[in-house]
Amino acid sequence: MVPTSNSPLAGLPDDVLLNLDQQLCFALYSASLSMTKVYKPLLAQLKLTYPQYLVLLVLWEQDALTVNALGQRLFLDSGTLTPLLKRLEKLDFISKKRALDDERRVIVTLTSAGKKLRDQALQVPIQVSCNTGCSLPEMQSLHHQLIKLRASLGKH
Amino acid sequence: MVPTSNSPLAGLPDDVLLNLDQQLCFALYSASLSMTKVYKPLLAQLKLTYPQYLVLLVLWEQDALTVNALGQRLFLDSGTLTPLLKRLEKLDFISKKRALDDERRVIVTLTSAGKKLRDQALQVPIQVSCNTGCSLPEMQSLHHQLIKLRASLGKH
DNA sequence: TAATATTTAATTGTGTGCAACCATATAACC
DNA sequence: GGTTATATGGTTGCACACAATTAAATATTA
Repeated sequence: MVPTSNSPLAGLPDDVLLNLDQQLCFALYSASLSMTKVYKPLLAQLKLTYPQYLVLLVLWEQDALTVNALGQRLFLDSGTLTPLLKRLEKLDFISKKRALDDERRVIVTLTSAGKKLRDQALQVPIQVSCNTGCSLPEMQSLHHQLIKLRASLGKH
Repeated sequence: MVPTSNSPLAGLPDDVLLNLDQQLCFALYSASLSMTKVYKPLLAQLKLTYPQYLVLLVLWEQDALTVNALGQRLFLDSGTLTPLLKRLEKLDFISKKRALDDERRVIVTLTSAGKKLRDQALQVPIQVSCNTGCSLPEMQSLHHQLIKLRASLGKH
């Protein structure tokens, strides 16, 4: 249990503390779900779900990563990634093989179809940015604050 | 397909467009998951999951709502809420009954145990706010931007 | 009033997200 | 060499999220 005397919320009345529309967590949660809903139809054209798209973003930057390395980059664990990677493999966007030097590790590699998909994916962030209702500086400000928040939350 | 000539991202180079660490969507997604992870152990003490907690926040504000009304408030649909509400009913935090005037509607009502839980829940946002690493003005700024973003995304 | 449309919740199926546990492989130590 | 500890990925079980469909009740209209 953390001491709560230095809470930014200390002293606020009960009805404010538990008011849904004043919860940062809910604004975050519902905005994230709304964002995924905007991506969904765009990614469906590439036969991808949103988390699958994130995996490919990582691999397009750096190919041939272990499951663990992917998980660290995306803040996801193997229980999430293993079935997701199976589906990407079935779609022939990635392939998996054991590392030669350490057979516990599974190396995930893009197939040629997976590499080619990047060209189509370029349109996705462009399309989405038109739906955010934010200017570039607004997006950058929000982005910066979210990364700071994620870092703070991740320490606990 | 939306015209993309007025995209805030128009003209940016490929490697920036698809760079994971520059995606607002990923900052949002990963920050939201991090937030849920902070709530998880606190809510476990109340035998609640995070979405169940959100449902109770709504009911503590206004009791006796239909499934549809809960869904509108939380941006969730009945496919999510129906099984969730069953679990809350099994925990004896809510009860369900058909509306007398329109038997299609299911009215969700807090039980006495559900009402009592609010006292314990008051500590949850206090605890969490200590982990955000944000001051109250920072939290409010972020909160405001997220709600604006959610509204823009929801229109599409 | 009978037929049709609409509203509402439940159901089903797919795909995450994650904790807990397990199996295996490597490393470290004696 | 043999024992133990650690690292890594897989498996299982539970709980969302949501699209698509179904079923039932109500409202509307011909």
